Amino acid sequence: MHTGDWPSTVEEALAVQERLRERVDLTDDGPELPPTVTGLDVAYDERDGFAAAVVTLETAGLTVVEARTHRAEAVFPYEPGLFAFRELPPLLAALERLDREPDVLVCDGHGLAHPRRFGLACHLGVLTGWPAFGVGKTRFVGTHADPAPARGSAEPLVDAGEVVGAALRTQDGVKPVYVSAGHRIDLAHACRLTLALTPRYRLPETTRQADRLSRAALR
DNA sequence: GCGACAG
DNA sequence: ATCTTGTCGC
Repeated sequence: MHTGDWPSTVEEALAVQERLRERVDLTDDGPELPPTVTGLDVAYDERDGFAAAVVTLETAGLTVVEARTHRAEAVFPYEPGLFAFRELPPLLAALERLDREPDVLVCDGHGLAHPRRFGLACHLGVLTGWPAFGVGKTRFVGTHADPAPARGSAEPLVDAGEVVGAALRTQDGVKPVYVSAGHRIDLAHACRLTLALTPRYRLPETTRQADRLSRAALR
């Protein structure tokens, strides 16, 4: 993998982010539900090493089509707002090992729901060219009303006067997840797809599978 | 000035 | 992210 031109300071990362942000494409010409969905996640060890995992599922039955992992050392510290510079290298390496090209990437983090509107999902989408969106477990930016208790209820996530995502209830009476568009997919489709991926649990089956696999790859 | 701050 | 026991509920 190429990590030679990878930013090593906060200033450099901010500059890269600002440049790539202009390449985000928010149009959505994809189908209501893509044939497959690819989830990504990273697990860390007690030091600076981690394992990235990507898992492609058939959207209809949520069965595994393909799964790949990649182990690496961290090349960038965790910095709120610059999260992608830490996890992107191993994730891209794992993605390159897939035989089948993803239809859409489901990221463990945010897309537009980011201080500069360029979270991990946007970054991943721009670099790969594939549709991508984010499903975060906790809020990063913005405020929202509490969604109704029923699964499927949602409230807009607003930051600085603009809707950057949605707080979506994926299970009755359970804390909502934060969905935001990343690249080549709109918020409505991202929310519908997220609901298709959460028939039983709060988090998408894609991230659950990728989380499981990345932890296993760590040992 | 005082918190908040994806994973 | 990760460190961790018990506990409540289906």
